[in-house]
Amino acid sequence: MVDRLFPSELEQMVLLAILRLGQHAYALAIIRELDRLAGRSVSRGALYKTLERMEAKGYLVWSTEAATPDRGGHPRRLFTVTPMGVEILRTSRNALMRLWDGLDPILGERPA
Amino acid sequence: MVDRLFPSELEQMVLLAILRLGQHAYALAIIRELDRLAGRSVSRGALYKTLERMEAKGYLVWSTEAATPDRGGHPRRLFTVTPMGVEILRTSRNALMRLWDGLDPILGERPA
DNA sequence: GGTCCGATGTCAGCATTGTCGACATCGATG
DNA sequence: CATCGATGTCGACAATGCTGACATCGGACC
Repeated sequence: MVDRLFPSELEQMVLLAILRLGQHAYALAIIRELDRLAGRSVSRGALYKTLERMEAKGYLVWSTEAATPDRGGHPRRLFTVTPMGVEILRTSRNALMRLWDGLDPILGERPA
Repeated sequence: MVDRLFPSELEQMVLLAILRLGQHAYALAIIRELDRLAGRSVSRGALYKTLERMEAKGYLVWSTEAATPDRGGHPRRLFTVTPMGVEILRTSRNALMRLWDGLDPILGERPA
């Protein structure tokens, strides 16, 4: 397995969504967050595959929700980004910042 | 063929490098720019494949360099990002901006 | 109790994207 | 002519992304 320096497009967004959701980062919430904030729609299958791969790479870990499993079906899984996951997000963000730098005339002003 | 809303990780960086290089966006220069600014190394094979795919998608066009072909070998190709390419870059940047928003405490302050 | 529904998770298979390495072209240089 | 450097091409394979169908199980409804 190649040890990539940058997260893929989906990986990056999923990692960010998990960070944003904090204590509430379970799969379906991630899907809704991505859709809401980025207009990025992801099917459950695609998401779970990505989550598994990122777990294998050490970008995140998960725990099954213990408290209040009053919902039916499978127990819910809660995801957490590891320091390694945060690190790769930083690397990626810095690279993009540098590439974007100076291109505002073409890409439009940065919101905020 | 699925009509994706976002560029892939490599596509995005390549598109940005081309914009930065302006009149000088030929393959080897793109590789150097990506390495220099983003620390992203790409082999020629990988780059050409990506360029071909993006041309098929309408993100860019190219022209063979006419003036001063005093170099040996194949004629050099110059790449240009199309309005559609710029548009997808905007979409991507806006989505990331929103996902990053508020995460500075975790990801660190944004340089510039 | 039996049925159906909704929220979860799993999986096989295929499509797209990313990587590498070997090969080809051709002017310049020695 | 032999070699080198800058370019481009290609085939094969690895990694990533996507879809649809199936499985689980508590609640709501009758």
